[in-house]
Amino acid sequence: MDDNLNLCLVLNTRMAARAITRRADGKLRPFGINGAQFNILAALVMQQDRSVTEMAKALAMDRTTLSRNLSVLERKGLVSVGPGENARKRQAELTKAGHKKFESVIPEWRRSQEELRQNLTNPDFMTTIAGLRHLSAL
Amino acid sequence: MDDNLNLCLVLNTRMAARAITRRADGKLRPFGINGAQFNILAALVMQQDRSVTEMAKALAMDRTTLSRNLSVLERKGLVSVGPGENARKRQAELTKAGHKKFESVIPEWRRSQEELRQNLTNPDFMTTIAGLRHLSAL
DNA sequence: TATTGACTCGTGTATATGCACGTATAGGGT
DNA sequence: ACCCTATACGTGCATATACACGAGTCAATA
Repeated sequence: MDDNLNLCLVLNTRMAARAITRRADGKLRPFGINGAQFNILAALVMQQDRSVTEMAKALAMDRTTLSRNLSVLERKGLVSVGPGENARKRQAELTKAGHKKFESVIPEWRRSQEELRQNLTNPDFMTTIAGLRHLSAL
Repeated sequence: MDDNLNLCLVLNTRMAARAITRRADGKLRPFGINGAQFNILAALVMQQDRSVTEMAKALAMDRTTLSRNLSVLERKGLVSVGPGENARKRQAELTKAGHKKFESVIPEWRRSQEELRQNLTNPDFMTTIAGLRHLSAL
């Protein structure tokens, strides 16, 4: 009916997410974590003192999703979730093993990121990132 | 450690996918389907005579994922999966109800798509799509 | 202080995603 | 006809995702 369905932003964004997630998961498999988990570790490295809800908002993620993802990382011994400022809030932080894991992955992350940067032209890397950020802010 | 973690393409792509998926799911809820399901219906409208594997490849999706997603649509009565050219291949096609559902959603899809097109500047809509397609092709 | 409304979180349920593994068929080459 | 490899598919498992619902907590105010 409508050929412009190929321009559907939902379709294209989800396809991109599947593709890059598969790629990342493959590269991370030897480390025992996946891309989603690496993203959470990175978020914790960059900012520790946030409640689960605040952290979820920063990741454009549902609160309950992050909560369960943190449980997985807790089971792996990479993250520790405890009480926050008051009795409601809960905070996550990296364990020593979590820090080590994260550091061990960084070189591979750098390689992968650089490879993507090289491959992206028209639009280039930064333009693509800008587009993704607009979408995240919906 | 590394502030450039904010430029992680995996993080940004996944965030975008979550955000736009939530948005689409919300708009589609009254219709009884979600964004992922709409994408599959659209793929079937545009090209019927493909095996599950071929269709999955076109959607940058794992074969088994598409297979299960088709089952959900089959249960909803929107899709019918049957044998293909030979005894191995299987093919999906829209049922009459599937066609009706798809047509009924198109106006809302148009509105939503147009709204996104308006909102996207720097980079604009087509540039963003181009970036997403590069990522999908990984 | 008691109450009310806003906030924070966990659990149940359904779907989406992909890998590992096994089964079945198709198409050659012997 | 027989095997062998490539192809196509389904199932089991683990994780990711989000909504609906309910429980516990905080803070303001009546």
